[in-house]
Amino acid sequence: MQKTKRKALENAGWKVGSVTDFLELTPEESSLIEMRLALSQALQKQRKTQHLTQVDLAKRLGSSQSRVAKMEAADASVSFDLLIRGLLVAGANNTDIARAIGQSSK
Amino acid sequence: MQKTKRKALENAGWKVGSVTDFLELTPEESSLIEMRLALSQALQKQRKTQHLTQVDLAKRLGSSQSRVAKMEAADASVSFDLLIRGLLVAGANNTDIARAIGQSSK
DNA sequence: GTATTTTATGTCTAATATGACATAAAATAC
DNA sequence: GTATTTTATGTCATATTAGACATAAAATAC
Repeated sequence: MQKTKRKALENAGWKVGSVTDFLELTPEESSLIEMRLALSQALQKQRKTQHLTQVDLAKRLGSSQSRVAKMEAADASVSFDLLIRGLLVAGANNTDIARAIGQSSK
Repeated sequence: MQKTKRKALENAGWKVGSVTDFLELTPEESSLIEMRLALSQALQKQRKTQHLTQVDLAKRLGSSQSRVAKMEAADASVSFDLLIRGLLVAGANNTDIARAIGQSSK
């Protein structure tokens, strides 16, 4: 696991303090966390390439800037549903989303 | 859109009675629904290739048979999170999930 | 056929996710 | 530098989702 990825997870409040901590996670749990991280990163990237602020994206989503921030931080209070909706309103398509999830295993 | 897909959606309670109904959906809404449908179908397929009953899968998920049925029916009360967790405990991996989502645009 | 297993549907309460708001922190412009 | 914009974090009420249960319906075995 990459250092950058690890830091992002720690900041988001996931239990990833150390590699041994990670071993307490079931494969399913790790997969889920990694997918969420991949989607949150894809979201930020997509938003930026579209030159949108978090406020802009929030408006499109019918949500708030703070929630968009949490989405991009892969906060534990953010669901897959919201991440995917975020990506879609940011202009991503199914293929983009599939690609992001595919990336999550690397 | 394929007939089989359409029927599956109607049965799940989505507003897909006709093509014009579909036109009332935003692109985001259609994408979301199609992705969910793709995942629910992938779930059933995966469960069956593993020779698991809905009860078996429910046990692994810490859930109930009725909810698994709803997952496979792409019921509106089922989240992406639950579908993805279902796929994972049924033995699918990130790539499988990515592939299912990628299929959803076709 | 009918007994048995498996899947589907409806509904309820508890758990979780959400938008909103306040406010802090960081980044950018000037 | 500091004013302005953008992003981050914490909290709360409301809304949505989940597991559970009852029960019906379908499928499979015999």
